[in-house]
Amino acid sequence: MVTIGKASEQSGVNIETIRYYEREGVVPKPGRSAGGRRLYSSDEIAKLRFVRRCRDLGFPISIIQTFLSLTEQSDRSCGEVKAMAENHLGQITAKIENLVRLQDALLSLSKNCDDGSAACPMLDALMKDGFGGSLHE
Amino acid sequence: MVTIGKASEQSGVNIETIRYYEREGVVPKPGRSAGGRRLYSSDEIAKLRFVRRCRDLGFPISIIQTFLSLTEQSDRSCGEVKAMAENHLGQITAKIENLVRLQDALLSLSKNCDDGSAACPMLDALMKDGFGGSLHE
DNA sequence: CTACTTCCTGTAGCCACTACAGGAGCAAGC
DNA sequence: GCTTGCTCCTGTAGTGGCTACAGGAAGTAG
Repeated sequence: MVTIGKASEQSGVNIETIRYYEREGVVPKPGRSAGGRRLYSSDEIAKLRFVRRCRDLGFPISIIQTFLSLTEQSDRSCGEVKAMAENHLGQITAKIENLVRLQDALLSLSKNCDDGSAACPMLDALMKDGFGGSLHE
Repeated sequence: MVTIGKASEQSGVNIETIRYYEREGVVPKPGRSAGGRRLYSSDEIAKLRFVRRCRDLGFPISIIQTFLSLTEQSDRSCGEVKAMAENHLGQITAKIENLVRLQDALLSLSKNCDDGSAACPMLDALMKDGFGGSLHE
């Protein structure tokens, strides 16, 4: 049993974030010492690490809560997990596509911009009426 | 001179967002009608459209404010704009790289997941100690 | 006993909006 | 003139996922 500082080190989750997760009910409330300090078991630390890894993978908290409740069951219902992961993958792919389009737009806009010139073609292009708003997802 | 609804249509900026921009000082406060309604000139609408386009390109509000003050000057100081655009491009590129790495990680995790199986290799992998936390930017 | 570190609670801030609630202005039809 | 229905007004609170305090208490080392 360790206090929050060590739990933070071992899980890679910031102290404030651990308390936030507890407030939000993402992870269960840990036990307390006589003096009122939170005490974490290695199981609870593993849970925090799991949450961090899922966050690193870009999963939203709501999905991670579902994951956590699925890991509680002996029957892990892999199909559900896979479906959620693939849904998430789709979102990531869409994000990448958007960003690439955005990258192209920015590149072509800034390409015309020569250092030292007085008027800026990029700002001009953004101010003019002709430029479409077709960058939405 | 048009009221906020038309200004929203013509600029592509949501009504609530226009009022938010005004509160935050992103765009100057427009004039008002006798009855207290906001009245927008075509110049002000152009400014809103400019802000939207920059937002579509992913620029944060703070940068857009700099852009707006630069467009006010006759000397557009293109070098500054280009530098900021390239900085932003770098950030987009970094984001794309991160997302692609994340995509790979998720793909390889969910690949092992067969529908209908009882235990989920993906959740298992995320719970185990060996899995590194090397997805951070 | 003192100094230092870690921890506690509670609240506010970040970004860029979005979503109300509750009321007022305004145009068209009767 | 009066009603209906639309647009607009202000002000506040919520979103997601934290992060950053302030002000105090607990624990530890010398």
